[in-house]
Amino acid sequence: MTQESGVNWFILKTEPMTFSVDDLREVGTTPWDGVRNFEASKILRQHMAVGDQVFIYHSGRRSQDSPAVVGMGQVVSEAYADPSQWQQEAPGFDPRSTLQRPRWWCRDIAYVRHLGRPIPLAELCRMPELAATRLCQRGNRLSVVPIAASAAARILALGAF
DNA sequence: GCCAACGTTGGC
DNA sequence: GCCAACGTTGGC
Repeated sequence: MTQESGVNWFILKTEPMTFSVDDLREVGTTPWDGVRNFEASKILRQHMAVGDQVFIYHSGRRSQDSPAVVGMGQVVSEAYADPSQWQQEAPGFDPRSTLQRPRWWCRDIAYVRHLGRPIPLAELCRMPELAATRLCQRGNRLSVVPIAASAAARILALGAF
């Protein structure tokens, strides 16, 4: 990363029916596992670092709420092999993963706080700083989205009470 | 529920 | 290495 500030920012997508920001608050810290997209996994493994900040995003799938950024978290572990890739019962089971050569990675994410209000995708993407992010590109499926500090600042401004 | 867009797989 | 088929994502 070329930024001098040191702290990088990301948006982590999750389906609230499966795991919501409220769930994250309840458990405090969770392995952010189940990422099964090579690019997202690579970002998580190679571009994240302990101390980086993340926004929690609820995707709209199977939910009546509009998709929105709802809270903040923090990266609190180095990357490690996602155990669910070896669990036959898990949805993310991958028979091609070996112990010597894992295919998928995760990191522990700690709850920081809810935003003052959910910021809907439509509102986010009206902001020039965010319209340029992959979150706002049509058809985008990346579940770990790097964002610039300026974009993060915009979300924080919108999310203040 | 619909369906466009996407990433991955697998046949060739 | 190509690319069609497939399964999944995700906004609406």
